Amino acid sequence: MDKRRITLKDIAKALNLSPSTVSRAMKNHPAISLETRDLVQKYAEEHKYKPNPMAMRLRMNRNNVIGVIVPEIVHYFFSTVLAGIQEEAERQNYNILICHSNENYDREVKSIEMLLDAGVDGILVSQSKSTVKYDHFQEIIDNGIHLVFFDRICTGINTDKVVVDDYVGAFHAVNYLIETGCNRIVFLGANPHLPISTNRKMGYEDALRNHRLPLENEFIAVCDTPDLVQEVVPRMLSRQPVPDAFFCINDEVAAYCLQLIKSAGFRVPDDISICGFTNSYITEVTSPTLTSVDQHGFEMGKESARLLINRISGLETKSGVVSRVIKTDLVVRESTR
Amino acid sequence: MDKRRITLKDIAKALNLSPSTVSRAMKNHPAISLETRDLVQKYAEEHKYKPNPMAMRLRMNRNNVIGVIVPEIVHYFFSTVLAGIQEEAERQNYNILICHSNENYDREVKSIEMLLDAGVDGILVSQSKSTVKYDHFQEIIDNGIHLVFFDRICTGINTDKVVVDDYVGAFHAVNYLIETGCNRIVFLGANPHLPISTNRKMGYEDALRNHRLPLENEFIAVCDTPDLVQEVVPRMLSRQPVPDAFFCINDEVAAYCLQLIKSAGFRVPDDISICGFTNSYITEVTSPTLTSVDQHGFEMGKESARLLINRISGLETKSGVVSRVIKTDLVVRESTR
DNA sequence: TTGTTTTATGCAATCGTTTGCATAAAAAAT
DNA sequence: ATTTTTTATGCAAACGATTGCATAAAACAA
Repeated sequence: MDKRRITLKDIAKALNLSPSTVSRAMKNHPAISLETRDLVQKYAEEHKYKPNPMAMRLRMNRNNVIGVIVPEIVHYFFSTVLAGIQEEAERQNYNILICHSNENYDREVKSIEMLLDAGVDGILVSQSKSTVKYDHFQEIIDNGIHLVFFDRICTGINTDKVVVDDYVGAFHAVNYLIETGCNRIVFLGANPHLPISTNRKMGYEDALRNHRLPLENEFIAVCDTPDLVQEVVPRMLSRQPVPDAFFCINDEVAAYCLQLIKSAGFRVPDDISICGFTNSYITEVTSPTLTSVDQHGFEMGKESARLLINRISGLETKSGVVSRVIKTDLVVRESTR
Repeated sequence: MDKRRITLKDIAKALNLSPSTVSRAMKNHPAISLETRDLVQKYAEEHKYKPNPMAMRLRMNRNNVIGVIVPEIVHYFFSTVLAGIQEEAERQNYNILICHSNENYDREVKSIEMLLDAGVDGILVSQSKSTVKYDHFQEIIDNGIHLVFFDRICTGINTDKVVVDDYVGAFHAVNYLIETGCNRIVFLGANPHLPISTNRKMGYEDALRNHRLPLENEFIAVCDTPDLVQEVVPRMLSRQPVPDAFFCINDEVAAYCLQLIKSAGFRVPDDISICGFTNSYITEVTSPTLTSVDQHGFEMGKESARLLINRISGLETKSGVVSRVIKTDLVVRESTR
């Protein structure tokens, strides 16, 4: 074992050829005679020649690696996106380097430094909740590295992005809630500087307006973690009249919300409907099961990777910003009427 | 923008020095005068010199990359392990390349090829359920690349591994079930060629034996997916007397099991107790919440990465197989009495 | 002054590929 | 037989960094 991998030079020496000839023979260069070509390729095959990736990358100044930064890895939506990125990257012979910011600005900055140091050809980012400065993103662009945002895009930087149709997704979901008889609908959102949150809020508000329902500020709250649910939801439930629906920023919030509402003595969906966002696997294991908006994370991952790789390879030539939108689908389950 | 990164040669030219001097100055080589050293370092700092990673890797024949193959990415346990691997790798300045086999042998083989082609320094594998041939693993070793298995280890290959204490975890869990009054306990396991399954089964059996309870083959089944739950669990419930506990191979199975049992009219835990394995976040959102065995995936990831990197760097010198065991913890929730 | 040691620097090879250009040999045209 | 064209191959530089060895310049000793 530990037999060192054979190199081009080794083949050249063994066959009494020059490395250049061997190199060309391997890539079917027309100037090489069929005879030599076959000889070289047969030898290479037999000795399991594999080009040295490091040498290749140095020569080509192309790493065939893209970096990905997600807020968290252990997270249904993001891991789904990662799977999509992986699939597309693999198809196009790229490898991916994955970092997670843990929703932390400093880690995000460090991750970007790491990826740049590693020599990635491009970076995909879904920004952390706590990020409000954007120099580190600009740094990527200044280094001549392509940058594509996905889902949690950064409005402060002008670059390609792939987003979910948050507005329409929210609009449809809230519409559905209204049409099934709800009219005091709570929106549990996230930090307002994240477009995913404000866009959904707009969808929510427009759906209400469309049905001439009042917009009440008391029905809107930042509540995107289990902890916040414990704090916010009881407050909502103590209002008179009690809300009759909760539209939540993600499935986890919806699930905890559901628990709390049930243990407060309300029936779901008879008294209160609940709708989540993402359509993760927890929607199937709660009782009642959760209605949710499917974000098609896998598609988003594939699309983001495709866009980035097209930029790298020069296939995507648009000089301005390319913006892709992934459709959503409302998946109705038992937590809504 | 797109200012090409500055190189050693650039610095050399600008300062009228040779590349070798600059290289040495950067690494504080003693043979370089303080004057020159400071001059170079200052210039490098100002012009944000970053060594070219490809050149470095070629020279050093060290990629500082480890490959990871998991059966699935969108999976609580595996994504937790990945997070652990990431943390340790980052700490030691390694990058990770992630592949998923999708529980498919062919993809596993291809993933390994890809990783070898990418020039990784080592590989971490949790094998797919369908893998029964091991040549591709041997191939890794034959190429002189370090290999560490984690969780789903491969008994056919003699190499380092990190596992969870499946036997003890199962033993304690079943013990707990018995001590809380259950004595007709079903074991829903996985494919018997996976040690994680057989080890847990042994723990299950020994716990029963310890309490002089009968081992019944009818209470043991391969049932590790939601689909199989639909098929297997009704069969179990139709037996007389009805089982009074289900010990499941993972939380997903436990959650679907719970649903089915509830809708069959049994009360959980009063009539039937349920215990899962992994302690994923779905344990908190079912009702009742799920008792489960925590596998400490993050720890396992860190430990696996640490072991692999120590092998690569030569820090771990043991000539035989190194085997690490991660402890488990039973987390009691509402689905058991 | 000459010889020896110390100090600081540069040369050139190396890692494994790729590629522009030169060139030898063979084939075709004159 | 000579020139031109074609065909097949090799040389050498390049990618960006590292490192053994040689060496120029300075410092010291005799």
